[in-house]
Amino acid sequence: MARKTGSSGEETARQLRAAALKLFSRDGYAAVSMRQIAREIGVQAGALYLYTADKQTLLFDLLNRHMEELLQAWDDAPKPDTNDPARRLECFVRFHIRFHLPRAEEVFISYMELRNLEPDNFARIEKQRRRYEGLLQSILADGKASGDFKVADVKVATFAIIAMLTGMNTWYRDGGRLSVDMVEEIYLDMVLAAVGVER
Amino acid sequence: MARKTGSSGEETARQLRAAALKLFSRDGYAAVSMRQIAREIGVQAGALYLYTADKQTLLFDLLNRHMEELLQAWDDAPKPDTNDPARRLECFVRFHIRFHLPRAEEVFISYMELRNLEPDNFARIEKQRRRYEGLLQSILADGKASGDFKVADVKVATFAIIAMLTGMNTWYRDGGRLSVDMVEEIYLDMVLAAVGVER
DNA sequence: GTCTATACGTCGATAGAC
DNA sequence: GTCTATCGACGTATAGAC
Repeated sequence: MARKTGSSGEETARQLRAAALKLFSRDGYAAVSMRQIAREIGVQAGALYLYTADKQTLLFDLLNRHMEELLQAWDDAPKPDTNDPARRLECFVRFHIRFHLPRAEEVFISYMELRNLEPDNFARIEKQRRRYEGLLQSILADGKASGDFKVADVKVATFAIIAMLTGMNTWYRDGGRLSVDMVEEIYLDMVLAAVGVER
Repeated sequence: MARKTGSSGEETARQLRAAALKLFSRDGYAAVSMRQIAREIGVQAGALYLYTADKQTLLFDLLNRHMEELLQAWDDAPKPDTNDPARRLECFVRFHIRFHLPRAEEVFISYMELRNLEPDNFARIEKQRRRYEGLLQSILADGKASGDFKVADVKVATFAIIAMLTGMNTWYRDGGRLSVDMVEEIYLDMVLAAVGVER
C-alpha cells in the first residue's frame, strides 16, 4: 500500500532530478547551489543527500540517463529493411531530430556541463557519446564505399552533421514559425545534399 | 620613457585578460575565482580590481573584444569582385574557418558563457552575434533569389551552416591528422553541397 | 523522511599599509 | 602597483533531533 501522507522517496528523487535539470540547464552546474535545488522542490538542503551522494553524482546521473535513453531509443527505433545508405541516413536524421528536439534541457547540459564532470564520469559519458557518433559514421562510411555518398572525410562529415543537427536546439522553440515536421524536412534536405545525394 | 622595474599597468591588464580567458575556457566562469586568476598571473586578488571593475566586466570584455575583432576582421577581409553567390559564400566560409580555428578559447567562452552575462551585457553581445549571422544570411538569401542556391529556409540554413562550421572547434587540434587547409576544403565542399551548388 | 544547526572552507570585494 | 587583512555572505556536506 502506498502511503497517503508526506512524499515518498521515489517521487522526491524524481523531483530532485527535474529540479537539477531545470536549474543546471538555466544557470549552469557551477552556478547552482544545493540550497537552490532544495528550495525548488520545497525541502531543506540536507534532505537532498538522502537521494544523491553529492552534487557531482547528481550531474552525472542526469547525463548518464540521457545518453542511455538515447542509445536505447535508437535500438528500439524501426529500421529500414534495406541497405541503401541514403535510406539509412534519412532514418538516422529523422530519429536524431525527433529525439533531441523535445529534450532541449538534457541536450544543453549534456554538451555544456561535460567539463564539470570528474575524469571518471567524463570518460563514461564520452564513451556513450562516441558510440552514438559511431552509428552515423558507419552509415557515412558505407555510403562512401558504395559510391552513394560524396564525402571527402567520413570523420569530419560525422562531426559536421551532428553539429548541424544539434544546433537546432539553440534556436528552435515550440509554437514558433516552424513545426517539428517542417524542421525535420528542412534539415533532412540539407544533410542529404551535403553528402551529395540527389533528391 | 617606459619603466624598467615592476610591471606596467598595460602589461598586467593584458596578462589579466589572458589568464581569465584561459581559466574561463577551461573551467567555466562560475567555477573560476578571482583568487585563481590572480595566482595565475602572480599577484594578489585585491590587485585585480585595479584593472577590472569586477568579475562580470572581465567576462564581458573578453566576449566583446572577440566579437569586435570578428566583425572588424570581416570588414578588413578581401572580398570577391563579383556578385556570384557561390563565390561570396566561399569567401565567407574560408574567412570563418581561418578566423575561428586559431581562437578555440575565445570561441568556446563566447558560446558557453553567454548565460553568465548580466542582461545588459548579454543584449550587447547578442546584437553583435546577430550582425555576424546576418552576413551569411544575406548571401544565402541572394543565392536563393537568383536561383544559384537550393535552400528551403534561409534562416534555418544560416543556423545550420554556422553550427556546422563552429563545430570544428570541438574536435580540431593543431598537429592532428588534418591541416587547416584540408579542413577548409572539406568544410567548403560540404557547405556548397548543402545549398545545392554543383562543383 | 525531513528538519535545524553547524562545521569549515571559499567567495567577491574593499580598506589601508607600504 | 601590490600587498595583507578583513568583511559579510554563501558554498557543500554532515550530525542529530523529531
